[in-house]
Amino acid sequence: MSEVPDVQPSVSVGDYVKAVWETAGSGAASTKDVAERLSVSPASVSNMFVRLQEMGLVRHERYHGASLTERGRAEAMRLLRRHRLIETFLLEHLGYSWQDVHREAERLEHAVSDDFTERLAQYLGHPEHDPHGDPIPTAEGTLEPEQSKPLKDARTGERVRISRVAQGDNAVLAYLGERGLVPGSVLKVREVRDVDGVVVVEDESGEAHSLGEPLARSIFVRAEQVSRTGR
Amino acid sequence: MSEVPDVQPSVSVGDYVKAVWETAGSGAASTKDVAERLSVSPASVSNMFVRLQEMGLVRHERYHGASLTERGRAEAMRLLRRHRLIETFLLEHLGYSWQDVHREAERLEHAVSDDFTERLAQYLGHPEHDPHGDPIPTAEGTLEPEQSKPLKDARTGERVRISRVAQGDNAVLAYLGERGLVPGSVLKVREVRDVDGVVVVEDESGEAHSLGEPLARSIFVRAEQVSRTGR
DNA sequence: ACTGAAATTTAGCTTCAGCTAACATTATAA
DNA sequence: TTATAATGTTAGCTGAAGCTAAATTTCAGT
Repeated sequence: MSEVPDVQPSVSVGDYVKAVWETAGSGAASTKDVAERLSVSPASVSNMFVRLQEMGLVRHERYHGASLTERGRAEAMRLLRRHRLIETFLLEHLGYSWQDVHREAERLEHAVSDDFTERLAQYLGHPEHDPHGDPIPTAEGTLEPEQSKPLKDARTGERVRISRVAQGDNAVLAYLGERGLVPGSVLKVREVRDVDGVVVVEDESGEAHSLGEPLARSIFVRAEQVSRTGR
Repeated sequence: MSEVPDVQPSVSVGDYVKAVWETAGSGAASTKDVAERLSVSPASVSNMFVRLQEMGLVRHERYHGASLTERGRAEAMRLLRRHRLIETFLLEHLGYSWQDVHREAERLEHAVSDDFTERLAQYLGHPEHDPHGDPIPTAEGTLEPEQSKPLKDARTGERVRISRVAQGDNAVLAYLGERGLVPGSVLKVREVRDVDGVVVVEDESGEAHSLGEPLARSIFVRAEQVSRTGR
């Protein structure tokens, strides 16, 4: 099947806005970081920043990155809502694996209408969190503050639930998948070693895992309540 | 919501292939007809025909239209399968109205992967017909012969079920919708007048409707079995 | 404060899918 | 059969969104 490859879609305005939102912690997103996230040359990002500025989506100070305007933020929330609702559907109803879901959602979020999005939300029962536990912005653009943090910032003794793993390296995903370290699994933090950044965790079966600094940075967790609520 | 309009997607290779399939009854599709269907200039179609020929999707004889090659036909079936599966989902699960469904499916069918399509098919229980009663091509590209015909070709006395209404005129859709003449409704053909092309039908409540020639051409029906099977 | 490295921007080019206007061919109908 | 209408093609342009290479600005370490 699929003899004729679907034209690989070029990155759109929405992608840039989302990338700026994801990259700019609470400040400006750099040309380089956005370029990397979108797999595009820095020159292209530089060009796009001035276009986004004209559209009123970002504020751009030459040589100092771009940050979202209010309109830009609203647009980012709109896309994030789509994305997380679609991910929810793919995981819960179509049986997607956790590795594949992000890719497919990324493709779909450009095609669906707002009407589709709201109908999907209704179909899913207006979830407030996606299956990773990350909050879904409301239709009005309100986003509950993200409660996840990198595993390396966890405290010894804390019980945490993996909410997501930074995408990127497929080998890493496979490695973690094999060990059952996937979103949703609950871990107890045994040790956070400042000296080398290694984090030692214990999974639900009592098995211990030693995770080097790069891994401990890629794994995002939320503190796990003893009684689960708000899902 | 939706402050930033999503870039209106330009027509892709797939659209052309589908348009050729839809317009070429069993022969060649004309430049003009394809242009109309895609809302694009004849010149653009002319250009695209040579590109499609290079890609091996159509055979194109200058000044005499284009017809699909085997590869082209397979590609059209792949898209038609996507389209009808998506329509089924939108109608049956998201509560889309019959007017809106085609539009949304058209947007989505460009974004979804084959993987998504097959997972959706499974989710829907591998339907062989869409909610209009039109056959869904198999994953291998086999299409059951279409059983619908324009209402104007119905025979007096025949019982038929509306399978679809040619899209295009929104006023027509509204007019028919008001009278309950929507896909799925069953009609009895009272009279087909050759002289002026008017068709008189009777709906399930016994109400009679007189439909002029343009309408009788736009409404597609399938002969209705007394015992419904194969859905 | 200076210098080299890193990041950013600009200039100029490419491809895609569209367009209009001009030209060519085919079809119709007197 | 021949003129006119309809249809189809070509030429040349536009606007996205990308790229590389060259120029500019900022940053970091001596």
